[in-house]
Amino acid sequence: MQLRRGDVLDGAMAILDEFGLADLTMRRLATSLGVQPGALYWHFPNKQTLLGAVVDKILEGLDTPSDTDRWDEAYSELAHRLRAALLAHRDGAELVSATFASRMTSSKVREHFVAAGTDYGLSREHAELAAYALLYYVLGHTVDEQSRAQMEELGALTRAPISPDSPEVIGGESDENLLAGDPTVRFQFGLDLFIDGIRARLASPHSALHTS
Amino acid sequence: MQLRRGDVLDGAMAILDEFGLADLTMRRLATSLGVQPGALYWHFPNKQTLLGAVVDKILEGLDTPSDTDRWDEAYSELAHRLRAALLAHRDGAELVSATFASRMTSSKVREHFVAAGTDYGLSREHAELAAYALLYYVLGHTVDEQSRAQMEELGALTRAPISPDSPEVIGGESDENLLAGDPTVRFQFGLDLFIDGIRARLASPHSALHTS
DNA sequence: ACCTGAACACCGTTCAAGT
DNA sequence: ACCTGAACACCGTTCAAGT
Repeated sequence: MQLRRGDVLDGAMAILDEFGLADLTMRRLATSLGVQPGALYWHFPNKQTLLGAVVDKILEGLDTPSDTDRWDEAYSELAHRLRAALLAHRDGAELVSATFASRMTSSKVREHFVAAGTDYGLSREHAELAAYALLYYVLGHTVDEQSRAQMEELGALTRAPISPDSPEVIGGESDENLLAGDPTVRFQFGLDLFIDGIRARLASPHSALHTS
Repeated sequence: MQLRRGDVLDGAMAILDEFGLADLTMRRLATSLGVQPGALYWHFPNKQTLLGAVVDKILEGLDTPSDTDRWDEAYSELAHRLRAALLAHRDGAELVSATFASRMTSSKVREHFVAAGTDYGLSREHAELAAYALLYYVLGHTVDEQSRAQMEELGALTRAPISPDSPEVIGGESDENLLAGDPTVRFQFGLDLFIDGIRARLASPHSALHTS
């Protein structure tokens, strides 16, 4: 039976979720679909385009409008939804981040971030710039968060040499303890930094070009 | 005459600047040094480590302390210096960004961003989070800026089909005109967003955990 | 229309063996 | 100590030829 474009996409998502971005190669994908590598190029012109389609799948659902009428809540919700979408797939943040430069310009997600600004008094240009700044933050934070989480998964398997139900070790976290804690709270902190910055811009729009 | 570690590093920087990150392969580097690929593995255990050393070179000089006593100027100067360092090498932003997750935790640059916060009343934890948020922004913005600039270079060679000294075309920039303009000004806008957000945090530290 | 077979031009890394 | 030679196990992409 014939391979359809959707099958290729589903196969790619499956490899991504199970084995990660590094294992998402055209040859491995072909093998998992029981087909020769060249066959994939009938459905997608190249790997870049395939990954773009995967990114669109990861990001789909982000465009349902927020039901709040507060601009700060709209920004916050959008940011949290984007983060959640990235975290929902293995290496999701890294993949979207890597494709971002060439594709996010035409993305719906970007437009929604912009709209959340223009709807509440920001000029088009300032809303664009604020949207990008926020996107950079969300992507950067989430790439970092996800890679740390994956490192910890590996560490959890490598560590625990004595007993799995040993009492909690105290004193081993002096290393990076300040960066521990609920990632969502850490995410929210940077988000609030942005939102407060935008609030200042809305309060006194003419300060935009001053160096702080 | 023998190959030293420094020669390998210099060769890597030369390929990066002349041909870009995609051409910075171990085999190409070996060829440019007149040596077999395996020889590089005597000086560096793997490519990742080599790239890490290249990143350190790109980022060296970032740790000279700022002479200002204003925290906002310290943040701003640090951010501008980081951006300048990234822009000083072809694909510099992309390279540093790619290595960031695994290496910036131990970077001097990160520590300086943190210090710029703690020196002026931010708690250690908040300063850490603010530093990361700002780093994500600078990296994201600069990767974007640099990739756009490189696309334009290609476009400038592909375009201009009639005459190189033709009068300026009007009407062709409706496409993305809002995102044109001085990149430094655009960079400053997002930077000010951050700094104003931090200012709000300094003014009322207890609002940190509220959703804006 | 859709896929195979087979090649092209590459990668990073390892390692016995040379000097 | 430092490097060569040669291999191993991969990549993405193309394209004549098959069905």
